[in-house]
Amino acid sequence: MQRLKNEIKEKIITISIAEFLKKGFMAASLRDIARAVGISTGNLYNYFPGKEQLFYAIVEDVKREIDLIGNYAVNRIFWGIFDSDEKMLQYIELISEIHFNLLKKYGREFVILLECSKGTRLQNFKMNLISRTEKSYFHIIKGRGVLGDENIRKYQYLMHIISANYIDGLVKITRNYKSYKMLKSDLYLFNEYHVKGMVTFFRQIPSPVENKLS
Amino acid sequence: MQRLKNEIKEKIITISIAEFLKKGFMAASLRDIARAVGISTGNLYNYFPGKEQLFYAIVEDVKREIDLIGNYAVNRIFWGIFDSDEKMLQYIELISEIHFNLLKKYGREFVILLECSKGTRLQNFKMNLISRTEKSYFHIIKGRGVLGDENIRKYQYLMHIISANYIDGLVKITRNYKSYKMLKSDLYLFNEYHVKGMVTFFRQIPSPVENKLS
Amino acid sequence: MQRLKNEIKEKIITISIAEFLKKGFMAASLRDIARAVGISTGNLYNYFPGKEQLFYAIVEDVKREIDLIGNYAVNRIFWGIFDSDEKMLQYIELISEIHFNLLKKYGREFVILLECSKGTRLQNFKMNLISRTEKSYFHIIKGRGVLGDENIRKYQYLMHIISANYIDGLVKITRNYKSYKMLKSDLYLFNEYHVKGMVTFFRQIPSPVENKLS
Amino acid sequence: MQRLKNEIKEKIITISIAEFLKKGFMAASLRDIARAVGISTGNLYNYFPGKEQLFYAIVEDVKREIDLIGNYAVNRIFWGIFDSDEKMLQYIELISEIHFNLLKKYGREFVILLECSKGTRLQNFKMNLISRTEKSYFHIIKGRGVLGDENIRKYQYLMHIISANYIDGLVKITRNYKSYKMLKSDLYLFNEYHVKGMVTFFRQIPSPVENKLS
DNA sequence: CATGAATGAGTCTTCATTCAT
DNA sequence: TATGAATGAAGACTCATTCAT
Repeated sequence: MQRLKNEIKEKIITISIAEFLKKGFMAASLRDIARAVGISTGNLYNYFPGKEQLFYAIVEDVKREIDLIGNYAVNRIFWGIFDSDEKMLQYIELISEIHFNLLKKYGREFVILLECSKGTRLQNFKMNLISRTEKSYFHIIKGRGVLGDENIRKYQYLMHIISANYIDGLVKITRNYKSYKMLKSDLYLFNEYHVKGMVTFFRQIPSPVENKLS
Repeated sequence: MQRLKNEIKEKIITISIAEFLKKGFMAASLRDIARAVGISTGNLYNYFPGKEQLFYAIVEDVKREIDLIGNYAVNRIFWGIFDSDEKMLQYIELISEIHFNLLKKYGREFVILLECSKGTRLQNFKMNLISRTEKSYFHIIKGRGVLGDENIRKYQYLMHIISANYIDGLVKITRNYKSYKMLKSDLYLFNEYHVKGMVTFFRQIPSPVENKLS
Repeated sequence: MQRLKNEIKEKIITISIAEFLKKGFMAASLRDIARAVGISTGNLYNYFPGKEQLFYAIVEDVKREIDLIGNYAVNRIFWGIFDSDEKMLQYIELISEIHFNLLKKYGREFVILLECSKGTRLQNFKMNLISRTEKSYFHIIKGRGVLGDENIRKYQYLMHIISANYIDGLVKITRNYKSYKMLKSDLYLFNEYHVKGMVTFFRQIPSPVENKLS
Repeated sequence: MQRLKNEIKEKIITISIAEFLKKGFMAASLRDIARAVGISTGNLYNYFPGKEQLFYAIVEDVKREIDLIGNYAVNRIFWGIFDSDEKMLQYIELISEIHFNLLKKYGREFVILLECSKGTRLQNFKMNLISRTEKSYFHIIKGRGVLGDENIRKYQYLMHIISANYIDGLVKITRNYKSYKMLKSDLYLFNEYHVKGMVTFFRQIPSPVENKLS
């Protein structure tokens, strides 16, 4: 009995993942999911007390992991990306590895949590994640002391957009990858693009040599 | 009971824009819109023949403009961004100006068209726009002849992600700006980030002529 | 002003006739009619106080004429159709002529009244017309005294069905005719079929005097 | 609250039959049906996936049977109706029997299929049935070779009307019968009327040479 | 006369959830 | 556990009719 139950529970999860990915939380229908699983609508409620809880069940693991990464030791290296190209490359390598491990395991759940959660208590998760990322980035840049006070808002907002871009890129790569090798390679390249981009961009920020913004 | 037709028509548009922005096309409900406008659901159909047509009415102008920009003279300069920093800065300036003019006028409509059109005939518009952008970008980079054949897919895909990032950035900036000044400044900075990022990144791609980061 | 009014009134009638014929009373929509006429829905109510009254306006003339024919002198000849072939042919000729004149003038209205009136106060008109026809037919046949008492219901009901057939035939011919010549010819043939059919059929009913088929 | 599924399903069918008969497919309302059954509108969709499918469920059996009869052995005898009175009577008997068996079982469904299907995929079924019947009739009559070429259209159209009359007669008898005995007797008489009518009518078509059925 | 905005009830249909069995 | 019948509210949309202008 217990064996059977888990089998079904996992099938529900699997099929729900597909449905949420395809249609998003609101447009996905429990009826269709139950039908695809091969059980009755009523029975679905023996496994999950409701639509939203089913969503959380799918998404809670990846959410936990992401929250963990937030506090991660990565930061140690991160703070050094401006110091030398070696540190920068080291960071790119490290962050790519971390993302690879996360997304290899929780790719679809990650996408669902970030892109298909409208209508859910977690619909702000992406926003929060972006904020956290943005803060890290901005912190280090501000720390370099090259930003004039009057431009702080401007650059902070830029970091916000770039952080959002960064997250969106991860999502996009995750949605489309065909093999782990491809996933790894694409993640690396993408991280390379953004980290190098940031470093070069903020190295040349107003400094002894005067630059002007239009 | 009888107010001026235009007054109400505009109120419908205004409120629909807010609803579509908040909930997306599918989840937005004509009932709620009508209630918010203060008219009966039936009456709404005296102004727009259906939900989808209401959507198009909101979005058609910005769509037309975007399609126009696609064929724009910008391209002339665009092709030179790798040639000199002057050309690059010129391009940044130009593209920022164009986006500013478009989004100052059609900001919310732009966001709706790109982000809230699922369920609509135009749901692929964003994808197509990204593809167009991606193709432009990739064309010029490939033209530089520095990409080894074995890496073409990788870089093409990177350009795809970056193009998506680029579009998403525009959307995000448009969603949040508080004043035209802020909009202009944010657009410029964002364009600067991405164009410079691309140029530096692809300058240093392993190639006969050795390039350096920064 | 008065001139204008009639022009529109007639256009409403003409287009309503087409709509009622195509869709029937219930499914026809005043909105569509008004649109086709080129006036506003509201204005339609200046000409006719409602959907049903519009229907009556179309149909009242033909209804009156039909009610008149019911009491017509035809009956004199009709009663003789069993007496001689001359009388029978005379009747066929006469009745065809009468129908021709009626339907030439009121063909579409006739069809609407009989076939497209469901939902209307006149929805029973066809039934009543059939009943009247049936009674005439049955009267003369019963008058011949050849029906055994025990079969009366049976033959009365047959006359009912045949009367319905007869009416339906008129409707069908009217719906489809392409020219007056064709209308006349088809009506004659159809009357010939039914009158001859009835005469032969009831001549041979088992009776004191033995009758033969043909 | 939970009654047996079949009990309700049959109640739905029964009441739908009554509604379709009374109002036709389009004007019949699922709300009214559900209310009459004593269930919620939503629940109706647990039994039938839609209005049209409910219609088909009612009508599919009789449709199948009718299509079968079309290819039936009756035709053998049919072709002989002009040869001798015995063959003619035999045919009347046979065809009455067949109709009796069909309509005893599927009377109301037959009427619905033929008369209440406007708005349905099967709305042309009656027309097609008439065409088939008409073709059979006309074939045999033309085969007798007594029709002058110039009259072919006229007689063909007459056969069309008579076929329609024939079908309509069946419908009418079916709508009204009170007992199987009455149904049988009325069908026989009606068939007798039409077959004899046709035979006499086309025997006496003016023709120089006496013709035989090929 | 004419307009067309406005209404309210009605159309079919879908859905998450509950509950008797 | 499992079923699937049942519900009620919501979805988009239509329509005859009224009425201020």
